Amino acid sequence: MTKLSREPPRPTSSGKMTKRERTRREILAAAIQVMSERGAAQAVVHEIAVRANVTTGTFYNHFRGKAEIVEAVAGWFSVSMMDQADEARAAMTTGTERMVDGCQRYLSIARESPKTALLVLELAMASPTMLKTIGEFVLADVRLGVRQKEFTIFGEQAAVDLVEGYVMLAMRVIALQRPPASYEHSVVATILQGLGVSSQRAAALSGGKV
Amino acid sequence: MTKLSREPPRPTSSGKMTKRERTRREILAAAIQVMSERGAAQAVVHEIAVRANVTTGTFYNHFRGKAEIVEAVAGWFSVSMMDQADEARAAMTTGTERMVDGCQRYLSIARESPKTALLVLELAMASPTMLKTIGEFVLADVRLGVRQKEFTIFGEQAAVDLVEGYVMLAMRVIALQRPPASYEHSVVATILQGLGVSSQRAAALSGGKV
Amino acid sequence: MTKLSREPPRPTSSGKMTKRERTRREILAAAIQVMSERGAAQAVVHEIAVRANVTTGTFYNHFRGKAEIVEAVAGWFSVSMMDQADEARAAMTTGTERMVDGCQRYLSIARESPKTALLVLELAMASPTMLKTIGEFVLADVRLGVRQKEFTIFGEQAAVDLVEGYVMLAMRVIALQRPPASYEHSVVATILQGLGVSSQRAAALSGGKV
Amino acid sequence: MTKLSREPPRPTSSGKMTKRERTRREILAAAIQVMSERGAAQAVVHEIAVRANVTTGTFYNHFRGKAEIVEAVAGWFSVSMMDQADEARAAMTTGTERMVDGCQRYLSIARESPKTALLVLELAMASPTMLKTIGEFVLADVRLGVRQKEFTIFGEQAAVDLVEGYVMLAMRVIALQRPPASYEHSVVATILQGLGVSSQRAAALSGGKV
DNA sequence: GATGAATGAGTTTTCATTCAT
DNA sequence: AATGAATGAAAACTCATTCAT
Repeated sequence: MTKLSREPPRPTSSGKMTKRERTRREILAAAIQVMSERGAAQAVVHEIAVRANVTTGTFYNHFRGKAEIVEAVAGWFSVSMMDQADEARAAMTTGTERMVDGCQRYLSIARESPKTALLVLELAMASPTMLKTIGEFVLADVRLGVRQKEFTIFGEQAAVDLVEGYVMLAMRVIALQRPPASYEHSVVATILQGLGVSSQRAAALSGGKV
Repeated sequence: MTKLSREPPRPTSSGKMTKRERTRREILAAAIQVMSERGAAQAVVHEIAVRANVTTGTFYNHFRGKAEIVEAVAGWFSVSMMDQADEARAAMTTGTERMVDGCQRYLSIARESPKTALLVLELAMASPTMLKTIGEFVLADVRLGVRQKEFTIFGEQAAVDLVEGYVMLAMRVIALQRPPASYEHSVVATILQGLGVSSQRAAALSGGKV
Repeated sequence: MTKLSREPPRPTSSGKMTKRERTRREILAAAIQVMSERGAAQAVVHEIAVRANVTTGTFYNHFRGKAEIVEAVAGWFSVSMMDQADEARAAMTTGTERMVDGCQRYLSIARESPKTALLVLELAMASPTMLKTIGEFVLADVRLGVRQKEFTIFGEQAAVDLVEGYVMLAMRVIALQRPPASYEHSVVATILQGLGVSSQRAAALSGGKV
Repeated sequence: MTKLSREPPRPTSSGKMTKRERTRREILAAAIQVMSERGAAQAVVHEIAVRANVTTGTFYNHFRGKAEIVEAVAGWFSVSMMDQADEARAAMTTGTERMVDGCQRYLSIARESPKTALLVLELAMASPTMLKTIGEFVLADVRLGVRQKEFTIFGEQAAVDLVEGYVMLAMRVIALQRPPASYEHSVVATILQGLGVSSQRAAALSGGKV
């Protein structure tokens, strides 16, 4: 379902890219690959360069250092995951609906690409930006749900953190332990319940038997 | 409130310790210190040894390598945090009560010793054991609450992961962003609600205004 | 007093410069800037190019490599410092007078532009040309003074080296330690004495109380 | 005459050295070798280590980095050159005599070991300590000469800088241009004259025909 | 002549681990 | 059991220089 395209795509407008831009993308793609395999902390600049068919020197022409490529990868994931979501969610009008969709998207990354999911988790812990970016989307949905009287919460930050913290651990569990598919539904139902949705509605809306 | 004893003593039964055992403890204590300051990944074996007043050689007489000391520290935290909790919680008989207490303990570590909290989080992500150990305690409380009809959950694993994942992120937020003290209460209330406790009861039981 | 013009202009005869020549000057000017800031050894070709508003490629169209730009900067300083001196010194007829003026000029560079002075010193040590060029001027003054029976020396090379060696260290001292202004006078008087001028005359001619 | 022993000797008291101390000396000796060949700035840590029959790791166990070994070499030269001088000069009682001896020592290093001399010069420019250390000895002799009414100077710092600056350039000239041996005498005579000794006495005391 | 992306060898530095004493 | 000197494999980063366009 949720698919994280393997390379950093989007020629934006459409057509041409400068050579510089093209190289940058190749390095970014290579970095995502290597980091998925070894983890961001263990990723070695030299290997990223080789994978991108480029020398280390070129790498440093495009990124100031390792920290910067990590940030870039984190940024790419933030944007890329949101972009895809945004299209599909244009039609969704209730906070609940959007929340369910958002959580499921993240959980299915873990189901479909465990390595990628673990990388996202590592990046989220390392780069402050990522959680913040995602948190803004979550917050929007939380507010929508509250306005629609579907959610009863004890503070916006606490609500957002519930979603982020829980989903992250659930992703980890899915990636590492491969629980049965029903796990995702239980998680979503639990989140809804945590946001003040009644048990029955939560179960019903979570999209599966729990 | 929750206090993490600074050194890892506990002569267990009571009496004497062999010299070997004593040295081991000193190394462990030093490791906790250094890791709290720099993080587990950045901790340098040599510095741990120096802090423990031993040589690197001695370090390797006691621990097979860095991975092992990290595991040891993780293990010590798991046990130590539970030990303290256990005493205080002997008198608590409802799942809700125990759950509230447990969560608050962890959150107050973050409030009182941010560095330590961040270390615990790092260890939890790195060492599979830690989450498992803690999870067992959480699971016990969850089951108790369910039996007592206080909790309505969508699966035991989902419930445990809610608690663990959420509390971990909340610890991070507390350690890094120092939100007002009411944050902890909101978190606890949200957890209870996620476990199926009614909004009113959750607010009341969480021990503060939310 | 002594002013080192900031940019390396001098259209020589007067009129037009080819674009090539103009670019070369801009690079040279940029090189002087960068080297003054970081020192010649630490100056980075890329930064020189950027400062000159050209690309590295262009840099290499004008200079064979880093060694050559260093030489060029050294050469520019040699010529530029002498040029200015020459005008002012046209009227000076005694060796002593000229010697005093020459030394003061160099010392005041250190007083007014410590960074520039340190660069000149670095270049003088690195590029054999510079000391030789300056040495010829010094030698002329020494010979003049000897012919006029004002100097009593023990060999021309020894006399020239006295002036060059001493002035260079004095420049360094001035640039780095900022001694009181009387230091320059003491230095000049000492040089004169070293060239055989009597103590009284040396003090009087050095242009200040010593 | 002046001989700079090739290795960093002096077991100080006499007998044993710890292994650590022995290794340190070997690294220091290797560093002196390599720096003499390539210059201090061009010396590569790895080569120093290899030359000392040690790995780079060991190098870094003994010196914090390249800057520190440069300082150590500078320090060794300062001490070593002074040590030798001190013995020989115990019997010298006049400032003039001591000054002549001191200058000749340095000049003969350049004559006998040009590479070493150039290294000393590089170190003197790079490490502030070296000139300061040597300057103290020079100052002592200057003061002695002044007290004995042999020197007439225009300030102590100016006098010391005359000696240091001039001798350094003379060393360079000797090392690079190999002038006839009489050059050294001319230099010494010029220095004495610069310190206020009469031309005749200067010539006589400088120890050779000038 | 200018561009500027790419090169890649070179250098410093770090640290977990070993092992002879 | 302890010592602590030595190891050596990594790894990040720099920068003078080249060359296709």
